[in-house]
Amino acid sequence: MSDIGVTVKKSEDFSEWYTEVVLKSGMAEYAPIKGCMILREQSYAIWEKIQEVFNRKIKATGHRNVYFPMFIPESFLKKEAEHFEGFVPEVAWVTEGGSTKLEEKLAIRPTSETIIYATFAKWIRSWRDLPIKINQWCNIVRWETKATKPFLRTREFLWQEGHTAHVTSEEAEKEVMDILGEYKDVMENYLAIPVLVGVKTENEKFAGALYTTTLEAMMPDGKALQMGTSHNLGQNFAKVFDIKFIGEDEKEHQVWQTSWGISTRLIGALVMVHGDDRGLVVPPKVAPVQVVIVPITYKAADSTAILEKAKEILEKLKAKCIVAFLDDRTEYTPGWKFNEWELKGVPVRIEIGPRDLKQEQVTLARRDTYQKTTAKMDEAVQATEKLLEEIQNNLYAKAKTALEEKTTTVQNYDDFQKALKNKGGFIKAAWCGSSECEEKIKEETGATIRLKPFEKEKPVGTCLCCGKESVEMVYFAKSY
RNA sequence: GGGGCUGUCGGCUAGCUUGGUCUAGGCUUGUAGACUUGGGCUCUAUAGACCCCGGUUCAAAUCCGGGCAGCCCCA
Repeated sequence: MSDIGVTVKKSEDFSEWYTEVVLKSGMAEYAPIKGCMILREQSYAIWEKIQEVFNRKIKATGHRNVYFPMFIPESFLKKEAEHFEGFVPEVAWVTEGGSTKLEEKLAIRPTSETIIYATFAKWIRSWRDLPIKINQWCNIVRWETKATKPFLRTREFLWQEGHTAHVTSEEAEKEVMDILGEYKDVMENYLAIPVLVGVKTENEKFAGALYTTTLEAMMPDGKALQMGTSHNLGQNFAKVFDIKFIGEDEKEHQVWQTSWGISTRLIGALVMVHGDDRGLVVPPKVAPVQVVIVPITYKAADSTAILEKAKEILEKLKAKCIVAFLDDRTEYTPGWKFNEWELKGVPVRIEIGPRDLKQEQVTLARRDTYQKTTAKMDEAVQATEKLLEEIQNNLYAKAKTALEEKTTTVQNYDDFQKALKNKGGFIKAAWCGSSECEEKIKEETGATIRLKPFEKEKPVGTCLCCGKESVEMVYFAKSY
């Protein structure tokens, strides 16, 4: 075993495993700037898949894509006080252009609410201009000072940010929930990552929002990962940016707004959740290559016939819109190729060798279980389609089980600390609703309230921390 | 926010404690060729490195300081 592949087990050294998989599978490369990374072909292709899926969804519901500048004047950022306080610690500033010092320094967008809403104020005059529903795919910068990790925490990352303005509060509320539903679909049905959905606490909400809804996933090391957020901004920004319109009632009103985003962080989650000791495992629906065909040719055997068959199957797969790749490189042995494609996480491998040719069959190997089966040559495409679907479902099912196994319900602080220490994961407990208790638990254990679930349960017992009457069950976890 | 560890060919590493035969060794990879091909074959030839800046010294990969970058732990 050389060092080409992953050298540690996922279960033994998770952190090292993650780094190796991300680098060796061709997903990412460290950039020469601290906390910055290069998204390589493998990961960018997955990002494009996510874009494709999400674009289709939001366009179907009347959203349109735009692009705003990456520079935000300081005065804009300062307008909404809570927003500014929340973001200023990690804003990167441009203070010079060429050799001239700028009169007003420019923030490199940590998020675009302010510059977009300053523009909304110009666009919106009457209720007939509403709703406005726009989205942009862009990079953003948040100047992390330490603890960076590829995909999960980098100073620059890619995301989409949606911004909407509505006539009524109800409409904005609906938008927040609709988007949350679309996010859930992307995560569960495409990335095969189950998520919990709910509302953030006051402490954890987006700076400047009325409330923040969130989707949270569980990683194999017991830490939660925020996968996406959808905010109801209420009229907070409308007030400071003076976004008003004449309503049907001929009176002046302020708009109700939402904003929402998912980022390349999702790719990190995908690596962590599905990867194994051999490397990446990419769910078929977002796999840049879904099927790789490895011909096994011997000098003695009829390699021409084998290659012809391989090409024939390749064409048939393509006709069915399956992304397939024929690895006919002669400089590597089949065994070498098997390992390489497994490292890269391709869901299905089709092998065609002399034995298969003789029996008019192909050998199918699935990435998630390593199981090998054979299929008759003329049923190969059908069998592949079925296998891709099975893998997609199996990955989700496995992740779902893992999530459930990593969720504990506790009734007192002692059990809480034990559970957190022994296995991590989500810990469901009763909470009184006070920020003081939330803060105290965070300081003492490092765990935060990840969400207040939409699916309300009767609180069991009193508040975990203060012992006073509890108002609801919430999910705690350590998080990335 | 606090603490700790690390940096040598593309990758993994030896050398560092005790400065000097280091003209920096090995494995892997790259390139060319031969041979092989159903799970990372084998052989031959060839290419390739002391993170950066400064200091100590006759002499620095090795010691010291700073910077840059990566990693881990704690809150």
